[in-house]
Amino acid sequence: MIHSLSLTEENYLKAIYHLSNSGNENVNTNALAESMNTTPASVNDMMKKLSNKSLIGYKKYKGATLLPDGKNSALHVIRKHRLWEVFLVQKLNFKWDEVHEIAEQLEHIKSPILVKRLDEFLGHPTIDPHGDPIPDENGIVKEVVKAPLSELPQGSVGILVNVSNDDPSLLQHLDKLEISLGSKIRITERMDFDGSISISIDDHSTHFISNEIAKCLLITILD
Amino acid sequence: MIHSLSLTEENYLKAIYHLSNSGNENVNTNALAESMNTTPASVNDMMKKLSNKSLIGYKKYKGATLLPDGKNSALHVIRKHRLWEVFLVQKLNFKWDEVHEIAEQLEHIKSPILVKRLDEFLGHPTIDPHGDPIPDENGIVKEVVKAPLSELPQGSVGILVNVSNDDPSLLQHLDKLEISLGSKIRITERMDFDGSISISIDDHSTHFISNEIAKCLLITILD
DNA sequence: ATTAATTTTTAGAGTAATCTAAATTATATT
DNA sequence: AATATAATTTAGATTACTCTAAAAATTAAT
Repeated sequence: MIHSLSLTEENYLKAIYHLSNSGNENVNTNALAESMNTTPASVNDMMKKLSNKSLIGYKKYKGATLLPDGKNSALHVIRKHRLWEVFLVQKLNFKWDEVHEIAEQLEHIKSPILVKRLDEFLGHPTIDPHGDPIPDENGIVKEVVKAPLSELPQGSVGILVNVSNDDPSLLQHLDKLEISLGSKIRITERMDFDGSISISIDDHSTHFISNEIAKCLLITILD
Repeated sequence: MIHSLSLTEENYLKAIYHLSNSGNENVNTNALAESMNTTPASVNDMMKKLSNKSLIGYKKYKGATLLPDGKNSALHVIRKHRLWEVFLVQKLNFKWDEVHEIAEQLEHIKSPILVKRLDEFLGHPTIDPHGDPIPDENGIVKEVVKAPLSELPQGSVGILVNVSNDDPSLLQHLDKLEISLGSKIRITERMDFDGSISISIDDHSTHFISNEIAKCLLITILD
């Protein structure tokens, strides 16, 4: 790869990675424009550029896919993002809903030795504060099996490993209910009418949550 | 000022600050070009821009001076730079000569709350690993005095910030005495006869060193 | 299978930062 | 004070990224 990537290029690669991981193999121009808060025209320009650098595969009107070098770069940026999030939460006492914007900046710091030292300092964490896996130094991600709480039957028990929505009002609500990553959640009752459910948290407090919220809570199922 | 500064603008302001602190009040185009590794023409363009934003005072052929807003911005960037250097050395075990390049990147992260939390995490340090003062949150700098240990009176206390000699036998000797950069050194006794002195290191071990060695040890004076 | 709607691409232009080369102003020398 | 030297500024271009508006290709609908 030789040539170091610009901040913008890194952000495009990251967006392509996330979009192709959550749906279609080929990432289309409009989706990318929306996720990056820019115009389809700008996306198109960048697709040509990344394609010329062999970071993505791109055919006119057919969307983009990450090539090995591009995927590797994306994963390295994601690794840095998630390591910094762990730092911010564990060492600087940020809440898990406050760290994303700052990590978006820190992820672009270029220094392999810094990443290595940070990783050591944090004790080689494997998941970030949102429960997402941290790619290792070779870009290998250990995917976790997750399901939204909304899709599990009554009686299910599991660990909250991810909140698939960054909306601060949601995250703050969960904080108020004392629901956090690592919480043990049991579905005690399920309303078929609207999909709302009753859950117990860590075997003590009990709350009612809407189907919309349940959809955002990804659970690793126990038993 | 409202409008947030670009990375480049911040670097120019920082360079003007450093140059006007080490010599002439008015910083001239060529000096700035040299210190920023760019051309006088580029500097000239930026001077117009910063001048239009009332960050610097600038008259044709007369050089630049920082105006209050510009100085404040420069000091805030320098504060971040030095706080990150402390972090890198104290928490991530970098050597003091390895941190500059990384801090040059970290200093541009924009998040007031991050600076506040980092400062707390580090215990509100007042000098960086090179012995330079860290401006406070209002941009106030407590200037420090650096002097060779050989020139200080009995009773002086300070931090070792530089060793002005590369001779391996000196460095090995210092290693053996467990004197390293950042060590707190107190002059407990001074021999007028040959200029040799007795020092305590980090308030425990005590050693005798010659005037020749003392000349090589540059100290930031505390109190 | 045409037409309509959507998506994607091109064309042309703007902004920030940079450069080289030439022109201008200031300073130093005789 | 005139001239040589050095510093500074302007002019004109370049690169990276972005945009709007219009054209082209694809997909969906009748």
